[in-house]
Amino acid sequence: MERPPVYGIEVFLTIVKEGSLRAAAKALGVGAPAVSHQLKLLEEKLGVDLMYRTTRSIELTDAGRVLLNDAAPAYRDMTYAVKKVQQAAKSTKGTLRLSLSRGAYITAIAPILEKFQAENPDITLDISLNEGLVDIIREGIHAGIRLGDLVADNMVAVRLTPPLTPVFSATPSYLDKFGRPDHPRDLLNHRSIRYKPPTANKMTDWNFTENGQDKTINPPTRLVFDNIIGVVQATREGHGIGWCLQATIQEYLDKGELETVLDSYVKELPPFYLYYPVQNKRVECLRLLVDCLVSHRN
Amino acid sequence: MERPPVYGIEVFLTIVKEGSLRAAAKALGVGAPAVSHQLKLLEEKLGVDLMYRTTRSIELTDAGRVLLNDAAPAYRDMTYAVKKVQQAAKSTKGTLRLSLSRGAYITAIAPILEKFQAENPDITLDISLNEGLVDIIREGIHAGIRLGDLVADNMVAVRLTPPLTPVFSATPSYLDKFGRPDHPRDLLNHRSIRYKPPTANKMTDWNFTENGQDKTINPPTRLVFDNIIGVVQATREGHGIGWCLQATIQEYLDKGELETVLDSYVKELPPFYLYYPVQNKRVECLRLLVDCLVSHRN
DNA sequence: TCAATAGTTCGATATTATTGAATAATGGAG
DNA sequence: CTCCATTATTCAATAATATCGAACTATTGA
Repeated sequence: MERPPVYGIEVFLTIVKEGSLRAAAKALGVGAPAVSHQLKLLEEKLGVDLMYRTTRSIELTDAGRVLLNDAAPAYRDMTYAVKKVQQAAKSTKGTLRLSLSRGAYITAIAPILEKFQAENPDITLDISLNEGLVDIIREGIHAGIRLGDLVADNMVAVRLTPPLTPVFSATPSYLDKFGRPDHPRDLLNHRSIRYKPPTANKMTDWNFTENGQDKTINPPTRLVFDNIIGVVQATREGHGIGWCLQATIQEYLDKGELETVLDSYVKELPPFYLYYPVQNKRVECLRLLVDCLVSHRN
Repeated sequence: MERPPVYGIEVFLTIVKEGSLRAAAKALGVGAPAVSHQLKLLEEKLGVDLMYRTTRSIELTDAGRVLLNDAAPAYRDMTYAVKKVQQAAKSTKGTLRLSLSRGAYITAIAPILEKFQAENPDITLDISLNEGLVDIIREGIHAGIRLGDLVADNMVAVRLTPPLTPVFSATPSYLDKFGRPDHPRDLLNHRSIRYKPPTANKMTDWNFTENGQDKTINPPTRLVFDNIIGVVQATREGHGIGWCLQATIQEYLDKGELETVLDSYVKELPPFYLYYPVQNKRVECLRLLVDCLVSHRN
């Protein structure tokens, strides 16, 4: 025999448990002939008879007793395993592993973090911060957050924010020295501090919009970071004009440490999206997080 | 869920074990679509997805990992249980429980006992000696031996001996004193030593045959035993004419201690039959015993 | 001995599983 | 970067299994 005839065993164990074939039939929700047939089938497959049966009573044969002893616990374990899986899926306890960039953390997660933790005391958020794209399946991560909804179509994408406003900024002293650009083409006379995603092998383009038309300007560059924090740091140190999300440097803008330029030419970025494999659609913890994020969005 | 969807789990575990859906299909001996379908069905029943799947690889979800951890051992145990049952049935080791009368033991078992034990060193014979009929199923006994083939039709009956010859016997001194009967009717002037089976509530009739016609004679009786040994003992003590199987008193006949009478009127008894529930037909130990008994019969 | 009950048989039917061919999607090789 | 080999999936048709209902058989207790 290759595969154990598990359905037959199921029926067999039920008969033993219920004490009679008819009772087993009722317990299984089928008719008596079905049970009778299944038992016979099992015996045929095993090559041994399992029960002495008269019309009035049933009694185990030696083989039946052996099967009962060994298969019953195994079957019970299997039932238990199934239950556990179902409960685990519906549970509001556990760890939710997320992968997101620093910008996504600041923009999307930080604002709801306290509320979420308060509402879901049994959920641990295991947040992996990194700028590049990661294979969230291979890394065992439940969900990621990234810009844009261009995700593989076996992924579910949930918009978390409105379209984002990036800013070009520099220190007032830098701008005093080199001048405040009025038009994107003015940037060609400036030093730019650029960002290159760790996964890409080229810098992110600087895109502008003028009268509904998009333009790309790549000003002279002597500083490139694969990390937005590096870009911000260098910008604050007055090394040139840097690009980042407005939220990232809001505090420095408020304090007057940094100043934005070319605001009217800035091209909006796509919003942040949370994305996760369709397979995680029914993970209750994740559903709770999505609920929280979406309700905050509105 | 009432019953665990075990077939689905079977498929799931195979996929994990084989590493891909196609490999699992080959291992299970079915096509790939079947496996795909079964997996999906299982996920539907559980209400959770178990695997992230791309066309190139599969990866377990959290739920899948839980199921694997818990169900795999249970499934292995189940496979093992089935194997054990089959091996136990085919095994030539073990205990064979028999129920038989003393006469059956002497006539049928004793002559083959040594040979059988020598040929089957791993089989223990657990012999329960009693004269009455026992419910061999309820007593957990594999087979019984009794006179005649009038057994329930869910029993298998195997003839072990030729028809048996009973004898009427007494001591020579008794016969010298009371005369040797020439015809059954002469018994009415004798003392009879009778046998009453423990299960019956009347003595066994003394039957004779004359010119192809059967007759029953019940001579005066002042001694009744529910045990053939008792009958023999009393006969040897000269209390009257006793009835028993010839084999039982062969040694006394040889020594001249006892003498038979009315030999030409004796009616043959049906042979000894071994009988057992059809359910034991495939118990290997029993098959070996039957083989040994039958080969000795010829 | 009879009535009640429990298991079985049998043919018909309903349900499930599987197939085969077409389609879609992934990841590595050139 | 594109193509190709490989893999999963879909869908409809078919095969295989399981179940049902009714008639039947056999056992047990009244």
